[in-house]
Amino acid sequence: MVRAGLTPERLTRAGAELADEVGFDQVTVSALARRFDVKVASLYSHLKNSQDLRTRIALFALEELADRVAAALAGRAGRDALAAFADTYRDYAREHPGRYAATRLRLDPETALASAGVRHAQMTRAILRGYDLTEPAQTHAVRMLGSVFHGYVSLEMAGSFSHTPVDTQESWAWILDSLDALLRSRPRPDPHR
Amino acid sequence: MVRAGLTPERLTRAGAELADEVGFDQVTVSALARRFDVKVASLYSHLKNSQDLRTRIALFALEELADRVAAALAGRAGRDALAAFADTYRDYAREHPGRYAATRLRLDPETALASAGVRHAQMTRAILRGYDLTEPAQTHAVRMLGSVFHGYVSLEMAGSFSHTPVDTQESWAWILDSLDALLRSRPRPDPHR
DNA sequence: GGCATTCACCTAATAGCTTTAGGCATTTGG
DNA sequence: CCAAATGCCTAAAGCTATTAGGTGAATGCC
Repeated sequence: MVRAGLTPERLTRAGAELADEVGFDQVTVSALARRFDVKVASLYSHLKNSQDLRTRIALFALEELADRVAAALAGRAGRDALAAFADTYRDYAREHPGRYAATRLRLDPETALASAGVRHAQMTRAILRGYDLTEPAQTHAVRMLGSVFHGYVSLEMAGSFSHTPVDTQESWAWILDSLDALLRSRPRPDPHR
Repeated sequence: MVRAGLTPERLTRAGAELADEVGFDQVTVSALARRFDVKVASLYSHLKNSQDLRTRIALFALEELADRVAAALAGRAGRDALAAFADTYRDYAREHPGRYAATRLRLDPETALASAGVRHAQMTRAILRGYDLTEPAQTHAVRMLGSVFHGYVSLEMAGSFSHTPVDTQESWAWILDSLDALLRSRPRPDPHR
């Protein structure tokens, strides 16, 4: 009996690839077993269960994306940093749709705290360092940036923009310009609401 | 044999309620049958299959949300309209998380064209009428607004904002103010990229 | 009113995914 | 070199999806 050499790590990686090929929600323990040419039950020595697999893929993708963002951000500030951050996100989603979808998996609080999600938040804040915002505006801005980037990528992936002939690359650039202008405009006062 | 009185409409509505209770991806033909105290196979006279059920729920939710947005938008313009639109979206997601998730279901192009998604796009454009943008900026702005609103709602629902003590209502208002200011700032030139 | 048809729901059966229990063979380490 | 640990397997139960074919109730036509 030739051993397949299964490990949680290899399974996670293969799961990520599978996610990119068939979609994150089609990632199944069975499909993964097939891919290793191994019986389904064998995977349960390495994975707690199906949810565990999905969580591992999510954590893996969060790490990978955080690494890319960190690399892209190195040595940049201001609009440059903003664009680098945003483009990295978008490119990752296009290149690895399944993994990107995985990063949206809802993690339980402790897992989330131990995940690279924390780095993502830190890096988003780091971008704003170039814009001179004070709390709580900085937090508002972090949330806005996260919303725009995630929202755009997610709508673009879902094909929501394909009904209008305007180039999505152009819209992306326009949006980045807008955000940059907005953030540069001033340390804005609190809303009057 | 007492008939349960199943119809596609009742099933869809019950499916939407089920989605709000257990999450859209937990909506299953079996669970729905249980809810009507009927055997699973019976539903297949009214639904093509599981995907059909999900699609119907998505279309239902899109209609419902579009109706609410239309009502909220009536007689408003400018920042008022912007806030009405955004708040309706956000409130709907909070009130009906499962249905909101359903609106994100990827529809095939023809179904999408026949759906209330079209009204959503039209209404987003209508908001911008108060801001004097010309094409292609208007399309860029439509995409940005869609991204921010969807992104914010989706991140907020996922709990991504709950790690920071800043009130999400405050961030929401700040973001609306920012978008309003941005759109009012001018018919912006095309990006230089 | 009686009969045929349609309709609404049912039973039965197949197939796939998930998960647990228990078994045998291979590897490892004292 | 033998014992324990490890890696993968078979078996089995439970749930979901889906199809085929049956039965009784409601409907419509003469």
